[in-house]
Amino acid sequence: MSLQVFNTLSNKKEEFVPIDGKNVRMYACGPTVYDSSHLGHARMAIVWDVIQRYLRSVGYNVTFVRNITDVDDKIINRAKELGISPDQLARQYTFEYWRDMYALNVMAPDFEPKATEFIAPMIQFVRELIDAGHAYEANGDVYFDVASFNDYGKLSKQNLEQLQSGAREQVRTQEDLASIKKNPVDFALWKSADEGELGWPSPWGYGRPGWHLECSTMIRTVLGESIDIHGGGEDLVFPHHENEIAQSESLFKKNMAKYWMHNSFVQVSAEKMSKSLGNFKTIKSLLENYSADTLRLLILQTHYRNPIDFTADSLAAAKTAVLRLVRAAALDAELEQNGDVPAKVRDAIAETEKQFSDAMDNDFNTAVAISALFSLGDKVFQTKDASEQKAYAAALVRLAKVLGFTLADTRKKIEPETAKGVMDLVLELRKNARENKDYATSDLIRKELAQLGINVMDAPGGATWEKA
RNA sequence: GGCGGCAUAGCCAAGUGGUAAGGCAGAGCUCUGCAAAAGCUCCAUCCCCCAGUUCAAAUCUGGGUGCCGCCUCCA
Repeated sequence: MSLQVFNTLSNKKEEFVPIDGKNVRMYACGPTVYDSSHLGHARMAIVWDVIQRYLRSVGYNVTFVRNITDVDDKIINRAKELGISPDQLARQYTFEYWRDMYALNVMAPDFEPKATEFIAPMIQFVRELIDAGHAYEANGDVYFDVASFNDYGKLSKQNLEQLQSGAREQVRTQEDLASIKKNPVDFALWKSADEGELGWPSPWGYGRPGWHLECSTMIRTVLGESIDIHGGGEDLVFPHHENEIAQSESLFKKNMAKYWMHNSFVQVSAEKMSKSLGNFKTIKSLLENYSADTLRLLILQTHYRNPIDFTADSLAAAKTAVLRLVRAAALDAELEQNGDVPAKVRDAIAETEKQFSDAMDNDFNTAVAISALFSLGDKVFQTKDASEQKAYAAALVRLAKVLGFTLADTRKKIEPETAKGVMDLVLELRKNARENKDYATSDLIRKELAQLGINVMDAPGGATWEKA
């Protein structure tokens, strides 16, 4: 079965055929770095991580670009609140984002452009749009002339009339803009800024680039005028991606992306998890109690285009489930392979691998792919023969890796608090031995502990210990 | 108002024309000094409701009901 992907543009699954043979160019809209990332951002990152991992695993040469938006009103406002500069704030949250991504075992993108590094190409892009008659300057701002682009609305399935009637309602709150723009749906390519505010000089005066512009510009610069996959969260369909299409396609006269893919949201109590609603769990806080694998399983057990309703129960369920996979996978490292793997085992593995790839080929059906992982886990424990167990466990690890699971065995890693409890217990047992005049045992305990690098010191008030 | 999506067991969640994957929770048994792990077995006559198409529908069509997202920053 060939790979099928759901294309937002056509609203149906299509066979995946890259523009350039085995080379796949993909771009995902990354974060605006003005605050900590939450589970919703983790979902987006993990979904795209899995997509690119799978494409690589089936032999594509993937170039994956994920940008960082570090110029934005939200950044500026937040920085003002905190009394620091916007670029300082952006850098701080960029670092935090990287830390979160690393902790989640999300692969680094091949390129990670930042908006601030693309000011000059963005200005150039705007200039070209003006020259081509698709944009106009007004009071130091530059707007995209939506009416000049016939395909406007093709991604979000809206037509211009509908948007205009909708836009008129909102325009009441921004009447100053209504007088400047030719059309209420026209969007800013360049926004003038006051001196002292974050901004750059441009042919139209001091100002900042519009949000949509950076992605069009980065894609053009880094990947080219037409790419294979462009994606992001479903809320980006309109207006963000629609506007990117308008910018890029009106200028280049070719499809910006062949496949548009959008992931659904994480909800809390059937409501969207978002920064504006304040009902979010940060990645950082979740990772304090749950492993990266647990969060990944929670996310990938739901198909990427369906919403996930986040609950404490589902998180706990994922944690238990991961533990089972970890136990099975651990046997890969623990066991030895003796001789050839029997044909029936090889066949069983091949069959499961086929189930896995069939599921992934079906628009990245990770939920079904994961069931293949559990099926391998079952086989590991159902088999008595160590060599066969090893073969199944190795297959499990291999497939799990395609989905980005580490299956890291942390079962023996104990926290300092727990270690302290264990030492208390050991010293209690030693104390009992001493009280029974069983000095052989008490001396043995002290000697063994010393070899482990722990010194036990008897004192009138009882024994204490410290790391040597 | 416009556009789009969702409704499957106690919970999470696949399936989208051929007779209900998987995970969690639960029950029984095996193993076992106890416990945990592991194994075996069981756990939706039925997929929001109604009507229709079909030999056959959770899956298609029409009509309801409920919920959600986008149209304004948002992954």
